[in-house]
Amino acid sequence: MKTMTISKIAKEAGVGVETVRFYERKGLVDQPPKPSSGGFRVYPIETAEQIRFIRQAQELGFSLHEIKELLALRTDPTTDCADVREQAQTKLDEVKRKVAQMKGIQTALEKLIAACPGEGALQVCSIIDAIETPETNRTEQKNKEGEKS
Amino acid sequence: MKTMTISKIAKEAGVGVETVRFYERKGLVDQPPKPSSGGFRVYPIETAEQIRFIRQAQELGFSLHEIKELLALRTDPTTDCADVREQAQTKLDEVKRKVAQMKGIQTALEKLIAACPGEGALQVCSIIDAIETPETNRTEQKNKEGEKS
DNA sequence: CTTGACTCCGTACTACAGTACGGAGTGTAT
DNA sequence: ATACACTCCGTACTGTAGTACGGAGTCAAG
Repeated sequence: MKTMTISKIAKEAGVGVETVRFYERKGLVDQPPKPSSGGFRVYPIETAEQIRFIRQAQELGFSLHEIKELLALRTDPTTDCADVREQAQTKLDEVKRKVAQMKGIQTALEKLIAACPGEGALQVCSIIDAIETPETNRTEQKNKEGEKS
Repeated sequence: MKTMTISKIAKEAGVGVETVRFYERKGLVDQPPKPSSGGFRVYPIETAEQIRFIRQAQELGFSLHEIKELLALRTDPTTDCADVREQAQTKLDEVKRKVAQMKGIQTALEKLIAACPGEGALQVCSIIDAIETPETNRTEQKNKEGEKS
């Protein structure tokens, strides 16, 4: 394995060089120091792993900010376990909430598809209507309005 | 029912006036013409319905662009139900995949918390490993590099 | 008939997540 | 030893989804 330059890492991780730099700027990945001997920065392979993790987590609906926190849990052997544990618990709650939400969406979509005849004119297609009049997922409704008609 | 002005519509739909205008600019809702007699635009109540549809669809994970397409399908009498169904199915697949991965993270966090004795230093948190190694999603790997080691 | 609330419209700004650019420095293959 | 590819770094630009602002016009109540 050759000296891992930023472009090698980027390729390994399936992102562009600029994206790697962007994550560095955002503090999501460490920027290795420039060799005192001069020349280009040398990256540990783990950086590529880490970037893949970031992309995965993003797809799961985590923001870069949240991912940073997630990564902090890992990069924190110095802190007392209790702290890490607490953060992990917070994240866990968050994740559970997200899973629940996702499942709600999944169910909603499944219902829509099941109710759809599969072909025919849109008049009878229930998907649109179902989204329009969703009795099924009246989960949150921020109606703080006072009927000021 | 009073003359529906933009703020009434916005309130009806649970969004801000600026958001209604934004959707108008984006072509997601029609802007009614200014009355020839002068004065303010009068909105049909359906506009509020439509905006609620937009927000619902957003919660289902559709982007405004996708929603615009959905809306176009709806107003196109030649649309076959299957078209709509297909889009929903695509989203469903996406959501299902995400739920599965999310659960991976959930498990990882649960393990981490369980493994944490409550205090003391923490060696390893394999949150990264939790989604880093899933055989399930080695889907795209744009390795067109020719082993340029 | 004046005041205050609301409309209209354009422009500008925000946050997020990148992507692109350009010039100077550096590494390496031929 | 020179060309070419790549790095480094800052700045600027992109797209998405809004949110805010400010001035001019309009409406409705007192």
